Amino acid sequence: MDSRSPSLMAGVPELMILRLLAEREMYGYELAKSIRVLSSDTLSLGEGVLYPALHALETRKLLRSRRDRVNGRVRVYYALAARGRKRLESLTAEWHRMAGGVEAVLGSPQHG
Amino acid sequence: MDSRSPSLMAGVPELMILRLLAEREMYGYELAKSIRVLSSDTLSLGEGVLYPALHALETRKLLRSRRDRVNGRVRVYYALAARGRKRLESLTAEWHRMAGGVEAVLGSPQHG
DNA sequence: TGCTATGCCTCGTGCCACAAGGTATGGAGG
DNA sequence: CCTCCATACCTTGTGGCACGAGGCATAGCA
Repeated sequence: MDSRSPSLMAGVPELMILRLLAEREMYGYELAKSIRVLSSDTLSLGEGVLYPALHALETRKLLRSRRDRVNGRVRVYYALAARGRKRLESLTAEWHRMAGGVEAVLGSPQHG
Repeated sequence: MDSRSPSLMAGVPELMILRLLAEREMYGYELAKSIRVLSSDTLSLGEGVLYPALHALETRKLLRSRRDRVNGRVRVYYALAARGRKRLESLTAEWHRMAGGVEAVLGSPQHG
């Protein structure tokens, strides 16, 4: 019933990925789990969001990737490139700006 | 250079509109201005976002509209319907949840 | 022999922000 | 009178992007 949700998630996957990779190299599955854990299950990136995002980020040269085989399973490790670090800074700033604006409107007159 | 911005604005226009109309009846142009002022120019809804959003919200019965003529100019005043108020509550909750999750990830280990 | 967890991937759908463009009135200044 | 700006509404097209559903393969456990 009125499940129409505008998602509110636009740009968030990119921001979360860049932020985590700023700490250390990680692979896709690991990223997805980390985001769930760190956000206390508030955020959850489906694989249909995560992998295309990673590929796009690499195409745009914000990430570099490296394939590795662990216990017979293939993992693709991603690391932040220089451009990715800059992008993280500007995206983070933009996020705080925007979130601040939203909070300002949400908590304005409060009751006429 | 790399102007590719994932917008981060998804769902925000709907939330802002519902929030302002919870205070009082307003017309489109007035809504756009109020959002700019309240957010200290951080948020700005273009008309290409605002008007389609208002029409969609009315179609979904979250808003009611009323036409009025003031100083020879036509204004369309919008008011929050009951469903709109409920929607505002759930969207606001969802916003806080999501924003909290993002902040949690942004400010996690901080340096390994 | 399943089942679950791990680990990667793609395709299709549809929402929605955004820019650009269009119409019209009223008032102020040259 | 004509121009410019603010007010006030609108639509159309484009493209980004989240999301669900689906598919493939290996390892380990019951």
